[in-house]
Amino acid sequence: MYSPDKMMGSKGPTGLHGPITTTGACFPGRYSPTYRSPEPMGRRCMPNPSNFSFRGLHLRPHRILEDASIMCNSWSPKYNGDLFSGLNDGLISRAEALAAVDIKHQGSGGPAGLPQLKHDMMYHHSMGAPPPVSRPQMGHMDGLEMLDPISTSSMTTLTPMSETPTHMHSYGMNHVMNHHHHHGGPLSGHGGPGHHPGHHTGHPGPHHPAMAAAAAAVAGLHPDADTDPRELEAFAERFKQRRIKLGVTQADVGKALANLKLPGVGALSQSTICRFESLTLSHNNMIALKPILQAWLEEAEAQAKNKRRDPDAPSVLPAGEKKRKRTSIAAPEKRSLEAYFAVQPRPSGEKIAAIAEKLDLKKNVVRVWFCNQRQKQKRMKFAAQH
DNA sequence: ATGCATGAGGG
DNA sequence: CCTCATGCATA
Repeated sequence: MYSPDKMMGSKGPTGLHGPITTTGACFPGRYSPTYRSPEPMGRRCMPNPSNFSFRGLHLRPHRILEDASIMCNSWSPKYNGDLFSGLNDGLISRAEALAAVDIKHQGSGGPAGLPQLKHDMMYHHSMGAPPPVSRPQMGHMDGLEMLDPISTSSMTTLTPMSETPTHMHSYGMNHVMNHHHHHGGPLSGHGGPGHHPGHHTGHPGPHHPAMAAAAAAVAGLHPDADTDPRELEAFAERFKQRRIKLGVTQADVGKALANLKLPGVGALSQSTICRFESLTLSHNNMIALKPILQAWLEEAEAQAKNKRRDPDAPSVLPAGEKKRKRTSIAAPEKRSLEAYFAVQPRPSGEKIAAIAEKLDLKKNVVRVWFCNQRQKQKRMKFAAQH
């Protein structure tokens, strides 16, 4: 099943040195190789070929909670206290303390448990799942509690011409998903958005394959087969297996995709292929990608059978591109953010600013962190119920 | 494999 | 500003 067993990961070594560290130089978004235009894309994906590392399987060590006392977090010394109404050290500390307590109660210490749930377990306020977490009942934390929305491949060159006419629906994958984030939409059980005021806790929604299928059918979409989490999971595994057998890396697959010349389908990154295989994409995303990867797999195996190799053009790496910098949030700050998130997953801009100030992080960094955290939470929730 | 980031599309 | 798909950079 979608085992969200690895949602949280490593913390950088930099964690010990400062709140934030960055590498590389800043740069605008000018090179943006990300197009999501409905159209194909001449997206050139020329990333580092030396990037993957698949040894057997998921042997990744899970991070074990550092025991550093959260109460001892070092807040930015420069904070004065009342720049932001509604936030103050006391409240924040309490929020963190609560979160910390909850985390510890989750049995995070038990390596045998579900390490990945150490976080999402805290957020289940919108699900039927038993929220082990007590909503902080601090009666008057004006800011935080008031407004919660709820309360080397040889295969790099696939023949450009071939188009296995099999059955690859070629719909623009980039936009098959609904943009109405708040309704599950016809696309089936995309984990219920946590913010439905009065939602399904009591009745059956498209939570079961059958229900999803039905919903899909009603909506005019084909039933289960393609949307069933089981099927997706099975496919992802087969895909990986066969890919490895072909001796193709995730990055190779991504690039080769463009050679399939499927309408609306361009190259993808190693990241995306990896996420597909590990089921760490949204359900909708998985559904959209499946037919495409399936098409590639079939084509690749067909070519492998014909033993036709072909020297490809050595890709020239355009030297001198600016590197995007990647912020690294240190462990203590991250814990604080997680604590906030547990209390309020969707802080207002002002709160974000306040939090950023406290943690001595850029506001945008904090905002993005919350965005990413929400995406992550969503995936975990979905996975959890399947 | 995953953390932080970008950008399209929608409000 | 959000969500969502996706990518670069990096552990």
